[in-house]
Parts: sequence; structure tokens; C-alpha cells
Amino acid sequence: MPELPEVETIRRGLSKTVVGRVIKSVAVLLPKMISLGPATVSNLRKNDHGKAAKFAALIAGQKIVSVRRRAKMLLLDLSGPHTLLVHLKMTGQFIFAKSRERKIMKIFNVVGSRRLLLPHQYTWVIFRFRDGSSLYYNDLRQFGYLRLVPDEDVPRVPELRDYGPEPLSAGFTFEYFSARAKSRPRLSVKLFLMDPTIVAGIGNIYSDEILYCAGIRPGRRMQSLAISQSKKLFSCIPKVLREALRHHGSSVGDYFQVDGAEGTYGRLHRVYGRGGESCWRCQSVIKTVKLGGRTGSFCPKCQK
DNA sequence: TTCAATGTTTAGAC
DNA sequence: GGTCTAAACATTGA
Repeated sequence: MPELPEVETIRRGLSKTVVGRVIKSVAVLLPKMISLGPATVSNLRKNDHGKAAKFAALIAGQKIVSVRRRAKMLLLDLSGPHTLLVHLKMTGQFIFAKSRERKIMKIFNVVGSRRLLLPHQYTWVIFRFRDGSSLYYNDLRQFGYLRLVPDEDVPRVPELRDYGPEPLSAGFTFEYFSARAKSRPRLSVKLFLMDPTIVAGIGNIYSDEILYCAGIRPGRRMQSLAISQSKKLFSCIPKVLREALRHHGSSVGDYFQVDGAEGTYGRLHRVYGRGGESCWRCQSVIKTVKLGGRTGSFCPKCQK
């Protein structure tokens, strides 16, 4: 569930907490979560035990110099010649805990919630710093990964290479947006927004919210959009993402900030996750539609 | 016991 | 190459 606003919030949290700290040791509790080199997903499934030891040995003694973000990927620059790439996928979390004391946090499952003590049954990697603080990587579904890559190989990592422009950067222009729209005329507008090679960092939550902002139904084909709708859609992308960022993202599912706090944007969702409820603007019942196996929610009156 | 749901990314068919 | 479908991953609850 972490999308651009959530991952950027986590990046900022890591910048404030772990940057400048020196890693004393790393505990890898589930070797399949980590990998070495510019590997693709197929290599991630290999599960050799030497891998975890090598991973830990390469990281121990390193200082975290900075934390960057590209799309939904986090890049932790280490003082040595490696960068740690982290993708949280659906349920990955980074939680920072001062000193050695275990910190109480919440893990929210798809339905319901429980409070668990850290480290818990979904903690897979623990970074222990020289000053006694710790950074926990938790991942209920185990879909995320931590990949240690030599600095010179970072540009060759396939996902990083293929990402489209950052929607909050100057490189994301209306000219680019319309050119890509022209090349995918039959694609539904929701799947267009969610395609990471077109624009980075947008998933199911924010594609729904952006389309509500733009007044466009998720199933509309790109070629059917009027110029005015195209422009509105383009302007809603940074508008919605920046608004979500101001609220530290949406805590639906398992997303939490690095300090364990929730993101509050979920309270402001106009359509996502609100199928069957009424639209705040016009009171119509929010409908849902399946597109490419994904559920999209929209207001049938506010969105055309 | 089976199956749908969940999100991202990749692979394959047409 | 565009477009669509399915699969992989793990867990949960209906």
C-alpha cells in the first residue's frame, strides 16, 4: 500500500533518524528477503545461507550517509561502495526504535488489528546501530525486498532504469503526459496512471483519488479524454500527491511512519475504499469497477 | 478445504 | 508494440 506519499514520508523519517548512524550489526531472520547485486526478481527466490552472512558482513561498520527515493523504491547510501535498495511492496515497514528497549507498535491486517511487540513474527531484518538504537524491517506478506548493490550498478537495476518521471519533479510536463497518452489510446485512464513506466509512484489509492479530483471515471480510455479533461487530470496528479504528503500518507493496511505513527490522509479519501458509501459532495453511492484485476472506486455523478 | 482479496512487477498470448 | 490476462509472492477469513 505504500505509494509515493507514504514512501516519501518514510524517506523523510529515515533521514531524521538513521542518517549519520553507524550500523553495528545486521540480523537477517529470513534470507529470502535480501539479495546481493543488481538482481531481478527471479534471483530473489534463491535462498542460499551464505547470502545472509555476506549481506550482513558488507553492511556492518557502515554509516548511512543519505536516503533517497525513486518511485516507491528507497535507496540508502552507505559510506562504503554499496547502496541498499528497499522496496516495501504491499506490507513492508521500517520502524525505528531508540535505545535497546522494545517498542510497542501496531500491525494492521487486512481485517482487524493487533498490537505486537518489536521484534515480532513479521520482523525479517534488524539493523542495530552503535548507539544502541535499531531499525526494524517488518513485512507481513513478505513481498518486499532489500537488495545490496555496488554503487556503480545502481543505474543498471532494471526497475530503476525503467521508471517513468517523478510526478512531483519539473521533468513531468504536460507535453510528456500527452505524448504518452497518445501512445496508449485504448488503455483505461486508471491503469495509465498506475503504470510505473509512464509515471512513477502512483498505485491504487492515489489513482482513485486523482481521478475523483479530475472528475473522470476510471474506465475511460485515454483516447476519449477531451483536452480540458487531460489538463485537469495532469494538474490533479501533483495536487493530490502533495495533499497526501502533507498528511503523511494514508494508513490503510500496514503502512506506518518510521516512528510508528499513522498517516492521516486515509480520513480524507473521497473514493478509495468507500464503495457502497455515499459521496461527500453529492451523496450518490460510490461504485466500484474491476480494471486489470484491480478494484477502482468512483462517484458515478461527480465523475464522467 | 478452497478461494478471493490484497499490490507490484513480470511473463506470455494474441 | 499495444493490450489484456495471469502468475508469483504470503496471509487471512469467508
